[in-house]
Amino acid sequence: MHKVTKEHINKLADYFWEIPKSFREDMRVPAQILASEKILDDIIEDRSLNQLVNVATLPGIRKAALVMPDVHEGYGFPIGGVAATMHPDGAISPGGIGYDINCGVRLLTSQLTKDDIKDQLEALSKELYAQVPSGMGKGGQIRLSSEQIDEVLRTGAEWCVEHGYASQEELKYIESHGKLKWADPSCVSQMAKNRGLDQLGTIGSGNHFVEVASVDEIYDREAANAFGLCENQVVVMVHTGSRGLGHQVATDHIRVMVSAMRNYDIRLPDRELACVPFNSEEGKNYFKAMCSAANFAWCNRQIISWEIRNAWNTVFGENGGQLDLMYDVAHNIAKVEKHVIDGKEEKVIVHRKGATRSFGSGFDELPDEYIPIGQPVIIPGSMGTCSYVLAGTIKSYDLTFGSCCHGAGRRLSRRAAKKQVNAPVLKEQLRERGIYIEAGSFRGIAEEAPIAYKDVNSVVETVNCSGVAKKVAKIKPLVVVKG
DNA sequence: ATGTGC
Repeated sequence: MHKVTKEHINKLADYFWEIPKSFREDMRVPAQILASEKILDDIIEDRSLNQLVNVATLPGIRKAALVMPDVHEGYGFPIGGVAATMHPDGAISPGGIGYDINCGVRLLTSQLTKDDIKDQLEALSKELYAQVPSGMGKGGQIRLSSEQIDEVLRTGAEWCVEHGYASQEELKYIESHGKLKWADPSCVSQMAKNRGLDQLGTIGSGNHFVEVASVDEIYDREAANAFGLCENQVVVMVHTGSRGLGHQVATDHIRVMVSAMRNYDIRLPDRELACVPFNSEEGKNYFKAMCSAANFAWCNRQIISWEIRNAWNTVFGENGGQLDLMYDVAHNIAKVEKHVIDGKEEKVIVHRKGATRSFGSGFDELPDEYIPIGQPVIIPGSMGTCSYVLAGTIKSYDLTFGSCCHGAGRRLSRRAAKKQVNAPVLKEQLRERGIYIEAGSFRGIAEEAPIAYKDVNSVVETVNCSGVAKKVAKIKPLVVVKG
């Protein structure tokens, strides 16, 4: 199979490119790329665009297989990919969602400014590290019974309201209100449940983190006001997912699908794209399990917020004010949504893997004050660089099935990063720039070094200029806690 | 991403 090169790519518009269906005879739809010229030059080097072409062969795929500017290689599908398949008989593919089901980001807003907390950054970093368990395989303080894990899987963030970890009010500041109703714990294996029993309220490792940051620049005053953001304000960002439970759900169902595929006469260029029809027995079981794992992840991020609030109160006491949930987005998930294709509304299964939903104004799932603006889109940069808050747009429905990028996107493998980076030196350099890192291992710091990632500014510039989301605010890190 | 690798 031939590699994608620049000659195969047509320019459709500024920041928008296409590999036509004619590139390979097994493509069912074209492959489209959201990128600046420079980002396109970078990503053409690796296999991510070949993976994108593979995605374009999925049974029932509609309109186009897409990647966002933070694209990089992933399991089967590229990370930063979007694929919408026909409902109900098109494919559902766990590889199009990712092993970390409902990996996502939330942002909490405080009533403090960066000046208010400048002398307590070290204390805050230590307290957050103490209160929020992190690291591979790490458990937390909460031990669920087998009845309780089923409740968590069924009800997601709602479980937190009943158990004092959330207010009823804040649930509407979570994508899908923190619960997918198709969840069915009977489709989640005992092993997956066991792995989740003590993992609520833990961030894990890799690129997961808790970050305290301050608002550095506002681009859209009206949207910033609606989201509750202002200059120099301190905010807290959380990036994590469904931990070992979600990973086990993916593992279990990929195994089932790989062997079930032959019954549906599905042939694919890469076995990592394993999929079955959404309305098949295996497809329905996976979707119900995926929804359960997504609910677990929302519950997890909510309990982490409770831990952060406890740390906040310990460090700042009565001067700390409150931490309000601005929004919580998923970026590894599949959703059944309606989109207009060829002028007609269709129900599709939108796979977003390392891609954030970016629905525009008028979307009535949002809290009232966000409806005129569009949904918040939270884009973390790499460790020690800036991050962005954007707002979704109507235009994203036309271009990307209402989707946007999810981060800076890796440019170096973990291996390559470890070779190039001296973690203790990097930690010291960040400290000199006023950023306090608290991490369980130097390895994690090396793998997540800024050099291992694309420049988040140009990734965000791409989504902003192409119109799939609009910039609202930039935030700069003060404290980072990771595994 | 992940009780880290067919």
